Amino acid sequence: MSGPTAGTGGAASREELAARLRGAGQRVTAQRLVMLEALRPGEHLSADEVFARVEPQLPGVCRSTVYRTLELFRDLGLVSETDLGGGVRQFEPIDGRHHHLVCRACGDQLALDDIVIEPLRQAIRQRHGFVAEIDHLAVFGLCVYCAEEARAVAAGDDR
Amino acid sequence: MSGPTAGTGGAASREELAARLRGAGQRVTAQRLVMLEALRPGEHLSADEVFARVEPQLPGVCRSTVYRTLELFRDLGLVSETDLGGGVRQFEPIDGRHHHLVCRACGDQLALDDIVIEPLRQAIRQRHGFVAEIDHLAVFGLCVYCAEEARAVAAGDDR
DNA sequence: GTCGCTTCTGCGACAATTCGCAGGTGCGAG
DNA sequence: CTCGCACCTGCGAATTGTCGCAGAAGCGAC
Repeated sequence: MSGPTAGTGGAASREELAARLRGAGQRVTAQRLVMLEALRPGEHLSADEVFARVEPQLPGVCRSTVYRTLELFRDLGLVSETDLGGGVRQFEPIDGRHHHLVCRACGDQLALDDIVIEPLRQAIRQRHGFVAEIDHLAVFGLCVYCAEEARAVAAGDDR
Repeated sequence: MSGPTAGTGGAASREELAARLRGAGQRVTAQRLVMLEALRPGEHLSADEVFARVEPQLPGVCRSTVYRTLELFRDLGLVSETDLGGGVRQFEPIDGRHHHLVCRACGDQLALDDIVIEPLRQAIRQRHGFVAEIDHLAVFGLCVYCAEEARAVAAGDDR
């Protein structure tokens, strides 16, 4: 994928990021601009994958910087950080909010629409005045099939 | 606390755990019994703290075992695993469900009652048949004060 | 009580993430 | 344009968490 990265093709432009950083009293650096462009909506990337992707353009960049910048972006609300349970955290630019249901038994993943989360956000807001940033939630549990199986086992039907 | 650990004093007794393990086709071992007793309701412990606590009673126990057993307990629904954002996961026996609101700006933590979460659990159940195990959720965001401050800054009131 | 199968555990290696520090650099002040 | 401070970055080391394997141990069968 070495095609022309061509122009301003992206949801978040360099200038938007620069403005965002300035507004937060942060500095605009090459590392941050490159890292922002390495992230594309709809892709879940591990910190290591981000590292691999930006390294060619940032000779000598180290993992610490990747982690720190990702953390910064997250605090700025630009990317979401999610633990899907595989020992590696996933990062993704926030485009549209979406969530996951992860089955603890079979590992299957289902998509969960943000509509289901919105009421929770509002309830928290009303009760505590707390502004919840739930952009990419992973809910663990049992899927329909595994839940039924577990129920059968619990009932003593051990086969 | 080297006092008499005296008898059956605890929410989960050894026998309950033994039965639970057997029911799930798991084996009852000394490590598991000791680890269960090391966890006390209301305390958030890191894996390392659990390790330190059980080591005196289990000479030669290693970290892998602690992690594996904690994972097992979690899958059995005995303990909850939560990332409070400090780079270390916290474990706690599930006594009553409770949750946390963690402010990204000032680090303050508020308690969140399970009543607020229950509707979400039901919505997920109805929509997807998925049984969500939300026992100890950490919701990140901005507390009342920091949210107001952020609003002021965003409005250009940069002081 | 003994045997044997299967599951657990300890161990060591490895991968993922965080931390402290010294030097480099953005950016506002003058 | 230059100066200087504070923030960023790269580096290396320390932590935290995961994995595969060989031996130990639990538990049901006999």
